[in-house]
Amino acid sequence: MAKERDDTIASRISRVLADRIIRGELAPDARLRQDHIAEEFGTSHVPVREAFRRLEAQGLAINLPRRGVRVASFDLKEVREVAEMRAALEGLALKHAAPHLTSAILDEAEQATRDGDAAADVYAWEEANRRFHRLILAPCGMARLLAAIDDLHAASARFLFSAWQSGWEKRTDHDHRAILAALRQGKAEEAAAILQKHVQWIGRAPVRTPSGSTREAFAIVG
Amino acid sequence: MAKERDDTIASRISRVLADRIIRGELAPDARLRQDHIAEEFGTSHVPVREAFRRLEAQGLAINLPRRGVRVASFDLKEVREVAEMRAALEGLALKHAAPHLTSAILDEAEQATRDGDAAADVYAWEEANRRFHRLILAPCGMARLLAAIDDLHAASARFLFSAWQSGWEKRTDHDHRAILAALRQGKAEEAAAILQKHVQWIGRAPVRTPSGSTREAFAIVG
DNA sequence: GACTGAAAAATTATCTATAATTTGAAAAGG
DNA sequence: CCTTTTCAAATTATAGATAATTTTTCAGTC
Repeated sequence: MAKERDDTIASRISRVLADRIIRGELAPDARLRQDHIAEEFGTSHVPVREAFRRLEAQGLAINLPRRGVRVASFDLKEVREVAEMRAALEGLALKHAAPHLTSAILDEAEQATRDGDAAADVYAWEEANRRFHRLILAPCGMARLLAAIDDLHAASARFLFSAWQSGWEKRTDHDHRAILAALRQGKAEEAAAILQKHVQWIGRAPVRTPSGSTREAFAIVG
Repeated sequence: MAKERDDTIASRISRVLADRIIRGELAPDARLRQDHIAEEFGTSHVPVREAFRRLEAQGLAINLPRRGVRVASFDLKEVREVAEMRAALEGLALKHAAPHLTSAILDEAEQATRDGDAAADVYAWEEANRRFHRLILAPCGMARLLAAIDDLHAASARFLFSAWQSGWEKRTDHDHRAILAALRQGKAEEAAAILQKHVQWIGRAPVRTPSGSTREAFAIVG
């Protein structure tokens, strides 16, 4: 039986909570009450507190000592910030990954692009998009860089799900195809340049506010 | 009385341990035993475990479930990785900070450069160097970006202290002065380009190994 | 003498209990 | 009626206790 011993309760809790925050099930500024969560997971609050420290480090929650932990809020400024950080770091990663890319990997990445184009909802699209980026970047073999990029993708996904609560429309991702074409021709610098533009593309979507009116929401769509 | 209520025991412990790891008082792979540390700080091990999660996120420690926490080890590859990440992120930060830089800030940064040149040991140099970088980058106002850069500076400092255990020699930092000159002339792109080269400069130093022989160590010197 | 394996010691992960602080609601006053 | 004060309930932060696991020790064997 696959004993899940590489997994502490704390890490499991932090993964589940991160997922809820990203999907918007836990709204910005919502309080995370440690013994409520402990009760839900059937544990004491000690591992819950450890999970909180992890979420804090990922930028998904903020801790106000003695006043509790809240889901981090965000604004357009932070969306832009994450987009620019992704551009800088993914560009770097791609330059290092390019020499190690095989046509098998590029084929997989093309499949991820097709999956994204065919995605019926925003969740499926995000999964395929993230898969594409990971496939072409992972061969850089830079663990710290990839971990930083993963955290930025989590933030990106949160912005995206917050903006596109509903009404996802299919579209063909020309950027991904241009990146793959450049990589197949060995033009790493060109591919990196397209990627950097690509991840800075910020889309707009109308969102219904709790009060019933609509406002515009912004998210990274690459 | 300055009540230190914004400070949990966990955050204090994580700061002290981070400092020890950075200064090399805790060697790579050294075990961090939770109740030994708890006893030292006169606390229970609960806040110690929370501090561990923070150190993990900063890349200063690694956790092997049920087997304890160890000081993260590192190699030349990671030194290069951190240098490249710093180049990418500090370049980005400087482009955004440039429009907000005042001559007062640049004067302070010049003082930091002089302090670095005059530093008698590697610890004083590192402090002045970090101060220089923070001064010219902080006005970008991008909290997440600055936090990421801070963590990279912590890693850089660790590499540096590990390589230059002794034998620091004073030198004049021409890069810092060139960056300031470019910024004073409003040439932000040029300043960013120099900065990006600057932080990728990896120095070499002979280090005595525990066995008595010498090997070369590498560190970021910018 | 090196290797194996069982028992002991140390250590981690978690739970239960307690003290301290904050939040929220009800009562008192302007 | 709104503001302030007071007090109870909820919540956080930490301590102390316990179970489970790993590491170390040390004797026995090849």
